[in-house]
Amino acid sequence: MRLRGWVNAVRDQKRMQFLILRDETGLAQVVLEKPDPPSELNERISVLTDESAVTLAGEVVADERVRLGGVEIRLHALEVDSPAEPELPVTPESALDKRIDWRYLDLRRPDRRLIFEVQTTVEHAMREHWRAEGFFELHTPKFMGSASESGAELFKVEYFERTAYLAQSPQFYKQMAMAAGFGKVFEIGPVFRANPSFTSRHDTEFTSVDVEISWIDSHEDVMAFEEAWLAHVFGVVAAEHGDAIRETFGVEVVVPSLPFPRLTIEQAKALLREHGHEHVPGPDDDLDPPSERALCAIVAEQRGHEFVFVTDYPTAVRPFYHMRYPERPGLTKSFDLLWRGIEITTGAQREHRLPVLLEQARDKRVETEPIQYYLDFFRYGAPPHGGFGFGLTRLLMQMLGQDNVREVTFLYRGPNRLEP
RNA sequence: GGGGGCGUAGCUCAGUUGGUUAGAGCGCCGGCCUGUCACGCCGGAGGCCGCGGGUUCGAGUCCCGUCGCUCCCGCCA
Repeated sequence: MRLRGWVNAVRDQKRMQFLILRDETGLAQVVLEKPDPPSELNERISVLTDESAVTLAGEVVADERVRLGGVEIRLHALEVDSPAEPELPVTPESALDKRIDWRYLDLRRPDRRLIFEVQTTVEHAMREHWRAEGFFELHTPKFMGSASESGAELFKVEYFERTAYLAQSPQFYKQMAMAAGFGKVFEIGPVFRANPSFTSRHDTEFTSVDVEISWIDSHEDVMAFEEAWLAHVFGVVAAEHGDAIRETFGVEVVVPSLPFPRLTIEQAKALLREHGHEHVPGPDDDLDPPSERALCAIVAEQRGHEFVFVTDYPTAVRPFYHMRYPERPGLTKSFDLLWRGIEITTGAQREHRLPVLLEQARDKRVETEPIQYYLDFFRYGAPPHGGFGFGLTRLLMQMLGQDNVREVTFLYRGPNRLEP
């Protein structure tokens, strides 16, 4: 049989040569006897370097002496497709930054490979659920003519004679799809944030999963969709990769029960105070990362659930387009979803009534002129709608017990990282 | 943007109160080895101790600056 892959190790002895070959499916032992004098094939094995790409032919033979599966390949022929230089610049123990410098070598490891197998399964399961629910897949532009929300966190790029901005969110465009009568939409795509963030969970370009749904009654409908969708995704991942994830990363993929726990942010802060959490943020403040971690720990303890929806954020920490409660105008019909201590989603019902939206824009001192095209969406009959943005890499990081989004990003982009 | 930590061999690290030729494991190169399987044994090469300045008889070690990386906070997904 013919095998193609990488040289994982060579054990070159006096009478016997062993070559451990690694391909996309795993490891296999290749064996060749070495007579005196050695054959030309023997010589070729003697000079093989680890990680060289090779094509070989041989006969598969069962042999109980072989610990690697009780099977080995008696070598007949070997071709070096591309030799690897001796002394690799990185090992699995190398620091993350150095491994990213040599990302393709790092990704040859089976455990790094599993990350992207899981990512593929996750995205496929997401699409399965969307398809079953009648969603449209959207591809919105990443060049924008004006700053959409804050402006401060946008990358400027030259665009012929003018300046364009890289989209930091498909927010406005997926809302346009609502005005277009698309009903339910999703997009998996890149977003760009010009924040100089130096943490384990931020990057300047990342894959965002966005959902928007029409004809909702409140943000509760959006949350109900999201939890059912995630339960499906987790069910598929647990079934397909649960064992491998446990063996490789030592973490359990727990399929969440429905409904997820829900707490208003006010209740969440009260709960934190009850449990003696220090530095609980004030009434107009968002939860800070230590509070989010503590809250998830409390919910896990009390309710046995890894997820928690936090709702009803004050307008001070939400954008102008989040719908407010008519009877409590200081609060928005919004939510975050926390999982295992970190924020993976922000969502809300959007304000679809133009006069109210304009009022809220004024209230938040948002300049309306550059976003006139957005405001126009609401002039000719916009359905009540809402949706959320979801961080794919944060999900994978938590799901696979990784301590940094860079581990689960094919090629990380950060404030000081544009290569490779 | 604010704060903490770290930069010593290809990789991961040790290096005492400042002291003479800067070490280990892995890897690499050479030799030996009857089936290895993290193969084993012997030998060898490999260092602008991130960079610049200062203190000192003497700096990997102390001080200042600088660059890089990293984590936390802010911002968010």
